[in-house]
Amino acid sequence: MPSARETELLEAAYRYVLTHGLADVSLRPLAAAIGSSTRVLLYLFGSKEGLVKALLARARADELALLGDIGTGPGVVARLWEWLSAPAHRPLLTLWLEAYARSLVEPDGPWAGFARATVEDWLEVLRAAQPRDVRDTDAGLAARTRELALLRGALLDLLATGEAERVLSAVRG
Amino acid sequence: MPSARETELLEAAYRYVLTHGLADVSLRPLAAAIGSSTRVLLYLFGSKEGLVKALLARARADELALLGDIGTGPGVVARLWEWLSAPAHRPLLTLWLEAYARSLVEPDGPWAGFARATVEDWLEVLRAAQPRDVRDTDAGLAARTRELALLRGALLDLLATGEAERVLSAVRG
DNA sequence: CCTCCACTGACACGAGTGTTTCAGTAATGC
DNA sequence: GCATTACTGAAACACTCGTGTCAGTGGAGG
Repeated sequence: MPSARETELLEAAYRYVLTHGLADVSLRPLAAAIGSSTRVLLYLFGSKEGLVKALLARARADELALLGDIGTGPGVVARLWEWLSAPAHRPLLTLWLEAYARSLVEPDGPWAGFARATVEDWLEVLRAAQPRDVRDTDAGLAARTRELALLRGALLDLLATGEAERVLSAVRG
Repeated sequence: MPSARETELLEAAYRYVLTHGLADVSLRPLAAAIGSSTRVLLYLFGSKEGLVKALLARARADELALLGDIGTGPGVVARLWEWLSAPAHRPLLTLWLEAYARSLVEPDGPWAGFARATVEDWLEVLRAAQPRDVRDTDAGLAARTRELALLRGALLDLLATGEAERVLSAVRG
C-alpha cells in the first residue's frame, strides 16, 4: 500500500533511470532531478536498496504487461520482436539488459535472481503459444529455448548497432 | 610498449575483475588484492579510466584469440558454442556481458563502442565461414546475423540458468 | 484548539572515491 | 662514481556516497 506521493516519486525516478541507467544511480542527483530530496526518498523507500528494488519491480511491471497482452498461437515470435524492436522501448530494454548483467555479476542485493526470473517468464509465454502436442516434449522445450535465444540475441544486436532491417531479416529467418 | 611490471600487474588485475566484476571496481581494494598500491596503478596506467581500458583490451584479446583459432567452414556455430559454454569461460563471458551492457548505457568513457565492436568481430568470423556464393548476398548477411543472435541469446540463457543441456539442444536446433 | 501524522528541510557523520604531492629506493647506463 | 630512470610508500585533498539526527511543516480528525 504505497502512498500517493510514493508512487508519484517512483514514477519520476523510473523515468530518470530509464535515461540515466540504474547501475550507478545515486541518491542526490536523482533526488535533485525529480524535485525531491534524499531525505524523502529514504523516508519513503527505507533505503537505497529499497528504492532500487521498487524500480526493478516497476520495470518488470512493464515487461509483464507486454507478456500478458501478447497472446498465443502462431506469430508470437514476430509479435514479440515487433515490441522488442520498437524504438520507444529502447530505454526500457537497455535498462533490462543492465539489470540482467548486474544480477549475474552480483548475485546478492536487490538484483538477485532477475536474470533467471526473466528467462522463465518468457519461456512460459512461448510455451503457451506452442501447439498442445509439442508443449510438453523435450523438442518443445528446445524449440522455445531456441526462439527465446534468437529474440534475445537479436535484441543485443539491435541495441548495439541500431540496424533494424538487418536484424529483422535475421529474426524472420 | 608496456613495461614488464605493467603487464604483470595488468594480468593480476585481470584475474581480479574476472571474479569481482569490472563495473564497480575500485582502486584501493583492487590494489590490495593484487599486492600493489593505488599509487603504482595510477603511475603505470595514468588514471583509473586508463586501467579499465587496458582491462577491456585484455579481455578482448582473449576473445580475439578464440575467433582467430575457430577456423572456417561448416560447424563453426557448434565450435563457437562449445567454447561459449565451457564452464572455464564463464567469468570471461560474464565480464563480457557486463562491458556490453555498460557500453550501451554509458556511450562515453572507456567502454565506448565495445558492444558494436564485438558484434562486428563475430559477424566477420561467421562471414568467413560461409560458402563463397552466399557470403556477399543479403541472405548471407541475414543468415549470419541469425547465427550470431542465436549464440548470444543462448549464452544469456546459459549464464542465467546454467542449464547446459537445454540450451545446447536449442543451439543444435 | 489541539493532537496526530505524512512529509520535508538543513546539516553532519563516517566511510570510500580518484587523484596529487612529496618523499624516497633500487637498478641501469655512462 | 654518478646521474638518470623505473618504481614505490605515506599522507593528504577534495570530493561523493548512503544514512542518521533534529527540527520543523501542513493538513485532517477528534
